[in-house]
Amino acid sequence: MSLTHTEVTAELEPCGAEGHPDCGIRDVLDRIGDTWSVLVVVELASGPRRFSELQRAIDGVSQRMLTLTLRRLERDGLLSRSVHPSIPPQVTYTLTGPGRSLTHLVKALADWSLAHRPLIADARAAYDAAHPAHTIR
Amino acid sequence: MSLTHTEVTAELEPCGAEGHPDCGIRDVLDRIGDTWSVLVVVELASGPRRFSELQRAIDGVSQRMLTLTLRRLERDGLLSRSVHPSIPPQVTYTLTGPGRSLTHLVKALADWSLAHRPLIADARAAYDAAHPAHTIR
DNA sequence: CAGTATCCCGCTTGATACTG
DNA sequence: CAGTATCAAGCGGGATACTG
Repeated sequence: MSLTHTEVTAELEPCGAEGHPDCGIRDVLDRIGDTWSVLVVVELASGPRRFSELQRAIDGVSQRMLTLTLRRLERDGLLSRSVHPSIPPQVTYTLTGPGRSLTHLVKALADWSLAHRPLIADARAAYDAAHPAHTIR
Repeated sequence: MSLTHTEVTAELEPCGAEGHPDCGIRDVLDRIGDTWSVLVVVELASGPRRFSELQRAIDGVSQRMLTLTLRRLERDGLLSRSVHPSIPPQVTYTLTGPGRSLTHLVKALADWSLAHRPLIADARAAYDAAHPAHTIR
């Protein structure tokens, strides 16, 4: 059942060109391509979290960026925000249906990355060795 | 065989946190999360292309950004650059094995986007209606 | 606790001009 | 044709301070 040595390239419609329909790729990337969105999704994949829990779980995120990221994901309907009125206030974030479906995509991203990381590292090392002091990087 | 109404969230290891291993998600996004890389990959998915063909196919890309994008993808071993010495010069770009495997990921991105675009559009409209003149957007 | 409000910096991108 | 070089702009993101 192996497809080794056959053409396994996915059939992708051309897009981004003038006459072609928008394939939607830029759409997703505009949504999750930023620094923090995926990390929030990953964290929420294992269950609802409070604001402070997210901030502790996601290393390096600032209060400002966590707020902005959560707002954007909420606006797109990928997570829901529920306020439990109390003192101090308590706010919980939960992935919605669409948000949970995103976790599969993120899983695919992570899998691909882990599978190809060594190869890419080697390729980089080779390139950098062959092109000393080049402008790229 | 349907899994409807069950938990279909992908099991994702927490990552980005302190004690946790790097799940690699940021890695992929740093590689293809930029404005032009995926579009180049999509275009090359249907076969080798010359520099000028890519520039015509990808609407809006500048000479500078196309060069930078191609160099980065080449450095990571996702495409190969072959120069046919002639006047005028002729340079062809081709996806490598790892590069072709990327097309599957990109396909998944496009599929997810197309499937959820209407829902997300509705969610946005609803949010914007409920939060008039908010800072987000 | 869970934000909002400012200020500011750097990196990515864009525009333009030049070349083997 | 396929680049490189240079300059300028815009936006994402960080640091800090303040509040219901």
